[in-house]
Amino acid sequence: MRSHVEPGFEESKNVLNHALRHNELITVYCECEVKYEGRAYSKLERGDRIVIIKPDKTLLVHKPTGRNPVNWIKEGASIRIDAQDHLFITAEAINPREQMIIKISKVMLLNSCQLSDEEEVSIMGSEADMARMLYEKPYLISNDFRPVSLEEQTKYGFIDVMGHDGKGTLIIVECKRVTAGLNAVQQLRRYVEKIMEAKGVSEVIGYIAAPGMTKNSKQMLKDWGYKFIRVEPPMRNIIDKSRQKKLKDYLK
Amino acid sequence: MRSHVEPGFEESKNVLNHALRHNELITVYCECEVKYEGRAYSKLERGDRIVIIKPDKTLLVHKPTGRNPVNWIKEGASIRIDAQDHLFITAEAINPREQMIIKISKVMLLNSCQLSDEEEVSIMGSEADMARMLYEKPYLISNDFRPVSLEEQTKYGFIDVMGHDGKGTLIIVECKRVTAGLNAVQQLRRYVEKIMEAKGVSEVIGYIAAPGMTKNSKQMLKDWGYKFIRVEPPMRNIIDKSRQKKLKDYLK
DNA sequence: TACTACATCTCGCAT
DNA sequence: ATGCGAGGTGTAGTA
Repeated sequence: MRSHVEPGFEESKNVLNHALRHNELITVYCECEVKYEGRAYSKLERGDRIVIIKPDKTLLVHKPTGRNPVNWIKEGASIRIDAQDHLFITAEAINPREQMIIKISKVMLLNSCQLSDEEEVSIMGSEADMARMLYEKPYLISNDFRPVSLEEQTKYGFIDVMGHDGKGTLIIVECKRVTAGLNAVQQLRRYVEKIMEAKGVSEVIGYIAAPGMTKNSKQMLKDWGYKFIRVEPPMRNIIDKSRQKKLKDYLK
Repeated sequence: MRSHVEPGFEESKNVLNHALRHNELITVYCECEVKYEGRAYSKLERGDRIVIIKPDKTLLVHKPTGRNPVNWIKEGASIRIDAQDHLFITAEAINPREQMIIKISKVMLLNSCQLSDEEEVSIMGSEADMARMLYEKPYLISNDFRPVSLEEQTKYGFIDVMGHDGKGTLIIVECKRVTAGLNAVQQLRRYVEKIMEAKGVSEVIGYIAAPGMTKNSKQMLKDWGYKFIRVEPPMRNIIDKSRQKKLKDYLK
């Protein structure tokens, strides 16, 4: 159930429609221009790109550079093919209403194939993993930190780790897996203020736990009386050069 | 300068190396598993995906669903191909140190082609466009708003629109092209406080200009004495259904 | 659905 | 290089 052609527009249209009906993953190497209207407006003049249509009707247009698609419509697009003096791929979405038109002047390669993928990626080293680590190793924050809750969605915000010290004073920890900036400090401030208000207490201790902080945010933290604890996210930089040689062993 | 093969691992390796040397854009439909170590750690068990290697040595692994790659290494990766009992694509980056290994158990399609694209996308309807609109149509904020500066990077932050009212009181406007949330209000607060401190004034008027605000952020805004002005970003929702029929005219 | 915050965010811009 | 914020952000999780 796969196809490779290098066709005229009418033939391309037929191949595309067949692949669309069969929910194949389609890639088109082509010369095209692209217009988008919806959440904004964009125009991309003629050049070589690849167009990807996924089985879930995600549509991507990729330039030959960069990680991100230059244009896209999210899953569930309704896609129409027209062959005239050019080959047109039109994608539409509702909520929000969006429209993309790809005007193809040359098809270099057209491929499609049925793909089956049941697996989901598992990731370690997220902020949640970091919060969990602090919950399990509270001494990383301070010797008398007693964590009570984890990743708690309160009315006042999503608090990474919460607990108290030996004297019962509330402690709120905001984790960042990368260098913390002004935003992180403001987030912490919001949580602390809201909790003080809600619990009717005058003192809450606030921590930023992160591998680092920017200069300004450190100043802000100091101004507002919060504290910074340097913590590396778990599983960071575990690359082991020695293992690279044993490629066969590497992937179990 | 294009190729299509459906080869064994050794042949695939040769084709890939040739394409890599010639900076072609490569797509591989394959059954594979993927391991990533670097800024985090991830593992993706065996399934069908497409692997894309761009001329700038961006590496993407896409599942059959979703807009984003499930695994990736940004431009400039050093890529190595190994053919053994499996076909391996190894990508490495430095700063930060990252490594990705794709272990391919089946190659369904392998394509490469030289692409030439000089054009960059142009977008209208950004936040900057919105700020510009408010600068040019200050009455959208209030009848006596006198804008003075636009998109100004101050020491205290990046202030979208700044000016004063008829009585000379400073006005700061924070624009959001989508529904404003808690973050937007805190941003505004930070700017207002910093400006008050810097100018030594006790009153600065703060505005959020956005198509909408979330409930909590509206409350926060009220609590802190700021104001909300409903403004749609320019070029929003200009899709004209009637034009769709005239496809040929649509793209100039 | 609305709201909130993370992300291997990416990307551009300014210092 | 670092800092900062936008993004057509996307995505997951929760009320």
